[in-house]
Amino acid sequence: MTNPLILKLEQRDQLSDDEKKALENAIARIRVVEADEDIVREGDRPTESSLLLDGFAARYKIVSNGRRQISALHVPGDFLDLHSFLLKTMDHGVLALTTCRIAAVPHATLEKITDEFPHLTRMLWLNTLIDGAIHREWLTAMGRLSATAHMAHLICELFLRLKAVGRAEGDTVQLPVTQAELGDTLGLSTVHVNRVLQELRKERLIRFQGDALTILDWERLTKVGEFTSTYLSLQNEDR
Amino acid sequence: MTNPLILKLEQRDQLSDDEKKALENAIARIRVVEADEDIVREGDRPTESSLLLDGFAARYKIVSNGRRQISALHVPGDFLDLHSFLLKTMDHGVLALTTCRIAAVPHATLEKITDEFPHLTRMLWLNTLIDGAIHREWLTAMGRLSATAHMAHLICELFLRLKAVGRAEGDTVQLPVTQAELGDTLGLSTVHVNRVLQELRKERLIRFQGDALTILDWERLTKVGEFTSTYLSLQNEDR
DNA sequence: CGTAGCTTTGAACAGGCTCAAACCGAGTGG
DNA sequence: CCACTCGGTTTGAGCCTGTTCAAAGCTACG
Repeated sequence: MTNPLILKLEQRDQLSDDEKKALENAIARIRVVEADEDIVREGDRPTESSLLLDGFAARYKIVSNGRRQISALHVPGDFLDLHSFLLKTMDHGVLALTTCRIAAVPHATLEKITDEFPHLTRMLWLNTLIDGAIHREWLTAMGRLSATAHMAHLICELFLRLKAVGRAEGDTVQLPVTQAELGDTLGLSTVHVNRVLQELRKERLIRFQGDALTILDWERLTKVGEFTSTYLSLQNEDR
Repeated sequence: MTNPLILKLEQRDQLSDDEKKALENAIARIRVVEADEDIVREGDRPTESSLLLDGFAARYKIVSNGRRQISALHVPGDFLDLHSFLLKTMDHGVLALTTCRIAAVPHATLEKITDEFPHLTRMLWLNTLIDGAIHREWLTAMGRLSATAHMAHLICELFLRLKAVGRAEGDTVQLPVTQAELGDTLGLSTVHVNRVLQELRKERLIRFQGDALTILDWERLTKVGEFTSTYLSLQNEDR
């Protein structure tokens, strides 16, 4: 299967053959991390960045009373800690939500890319900028939307992101994420996540049984979640 | 006065004279924006990025019922929309909270920098990565801290960021931000912001009269806000 | 001296939380 | 093949943090 990162980047701009080759060659090794294991820990100073090839992962922080906040949910094609290339010290941990297949890209290789491939460098930079745009969107949803709207918003986003890397079958995606994990993502309690999901089901906006999430009414779901996809930068442009 | 962006970047890594000159030369013009005016609007496709030389600015989004969420507060030396260089379309507006002096850096010049100055490119990239780290921290504070802790956290952050660009006098900084704006930043109502500030004052953690914010007890304030500064990347390292 | 914008106060209300227990389904061992 | 266990989901009831609405108090400025 082709590298899902290339799939992701090519959706935003053309990549030359040399650039694609450079990306493929950047992968030093591939490893598998089991569900519920840490991929990177807060405070680590990685010498390579992890690219998620398969599976689901989450960035998270723990606060004093043991509560957890998830600041990013990752799907195949996402870099989990590309920012550690320049930030050096991890300000959060990264957790495997399912079994994950992960490609390691050495920081030394990334540095070489920035020396030799300006456009590819911009594309990697773009990748981290999209992370930032998602963070801003989450901040807005968290601060100013109701729990139900926030959940609807997250579902819209995940559906589009999964679709963009070819992980949707029609209106259905596999979303192997527990209600507790959703709660930690949205800043809600597990109990309330459950009630909110029931509401979305009752309104016939989604079906969500087991891991299978089906969008029943995209139109209304985006309306409830006040969702527009601009921030995901799904447009192909010269960058 | 020297360019506060250079001050900011030199705190994180050495810059060569050529790099500094390239940064200085990147400024095409300087303009002044009055308080409460938009610097960039959501949906805009800027051809230059705005560097804040003086004043305070905020990134914000408006949601359907007219409520506003501020996703970033900016101090001198911050790029307000460096990300528009690669994201192309603004996913949020940027507002001047006070009179702002702003340097315009054309995207064409940024592209040239990425072609010719790999290390400077990494430093600009780093700049956007720090924005992202702050977003994550805010997400955590918003989702999992009490209103009081969240406010304490924000105050700690702003104090350090202002200090880092030489805008602190001892334990005091000028923070010309209204309680309504703080509310939109923290995702709280203005009324509650007021009560939370009173609590921090009563606890003798801060003084905040007019625009002057004084830290009375840094130790306890960081404890209340569960604040550690790692995410601000204030360390000088090879990047 | 008046006004406009910001801060402060009070009181009722509500959205989401906590605690506790039941339920459910898939895998596991006897 | 059935009982058991474990992780996750669902339900109920009371509570608490932060909201809303409305009005009064400040303060800087013209």
